Amino acid sequence: MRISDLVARYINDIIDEQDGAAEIRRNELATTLGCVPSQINYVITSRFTPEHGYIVESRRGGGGYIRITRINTTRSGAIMHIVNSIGKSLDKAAAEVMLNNMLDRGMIDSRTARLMAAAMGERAYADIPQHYRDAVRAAVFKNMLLTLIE
Amino acid sequence: MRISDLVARYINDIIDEQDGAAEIRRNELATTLGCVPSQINYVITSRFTPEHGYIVESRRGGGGYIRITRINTTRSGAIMHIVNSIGKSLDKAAAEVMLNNMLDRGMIDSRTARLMAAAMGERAYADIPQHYRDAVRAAVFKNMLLTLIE
DNA sequence: TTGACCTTGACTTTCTTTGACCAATACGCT
DNA sequence: AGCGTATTGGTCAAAGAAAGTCAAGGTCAA
Repeated sequence: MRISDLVARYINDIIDEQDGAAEIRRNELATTLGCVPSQINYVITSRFTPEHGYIVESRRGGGGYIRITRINTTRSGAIMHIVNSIGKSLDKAAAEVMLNNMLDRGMIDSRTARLMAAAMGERAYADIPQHYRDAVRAAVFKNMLLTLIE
Repeated sequence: MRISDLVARYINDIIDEQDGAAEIRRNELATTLGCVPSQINYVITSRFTPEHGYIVESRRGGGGYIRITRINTTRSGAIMHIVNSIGKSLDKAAAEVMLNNMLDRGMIDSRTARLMAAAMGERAYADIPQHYRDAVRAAVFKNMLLTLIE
């Protein structure tokens, strides 16, 4: 495994955990991952460019940092908003309204919409008691939505 | 026996073993088979072309590789096969094995795999009684798989 | 014997790793 | 405030590690 991939993955993990932005300290990270500090710069310039959808800010000196932000904010934010709007329960019709909405807003493509709709379909929940269905549906839907935040 | 045939057979064996894709390192393979590295390129360009049903990706530099993937012409058939192999119940681990398998075989992309895996996650089923979980999971999984048949 | 296919190696291109040196910032001391 | 120093991150070029290309020559069956 390449060191650069390790670094990239590490940074990505932090970004995922922290809602779209990672703030690292170059030397510390280099030490943690056992590489030379400039390796961090290499990874950033080769994989966290604006073309790849990131903005990078940094600061030198004491308390310096490198902050990498994913510029998916509109989409991610919108998805998070939807996730948060879903309570403990979700019926099939409501899920479909949301999916259509997302499709209209270009947040997902039609294949993804179809896939997710399939996971919401009545047939999938036919074998469990009524009162569980909408709760599971809500949980499945949220889980899926969260993977769309990339 | 020609060297090129050896190389081709070697690669094919790996593809067979690994469900449709082989990732090799050119120099290493050349050494193993006792040929010159560019021989590998020759074999790939003459026998693992798109016309022959393969996709080849590669990367130079440290940690480089060549990945050869057999195009699955009977994707729908393969999916149906999987659908039929799923019974009334499916646990998370089994679902993930299947998804990884499909990913390896190029039947789905990683985004789709992630999305489907999310719908299989334990968290989604935490609020319903144990004995229902794997049944719903199986049903959801099948429903989703069916949308992949186009 | 000739044309298609195979083999080889020199040279090129791309990506990664490392280290020496540079630049900015904070902090403490006068 | 001004200065010196410690603490960070930034740059760049060289070396290393793969894979790609190409052309020259070899082999073999029709």
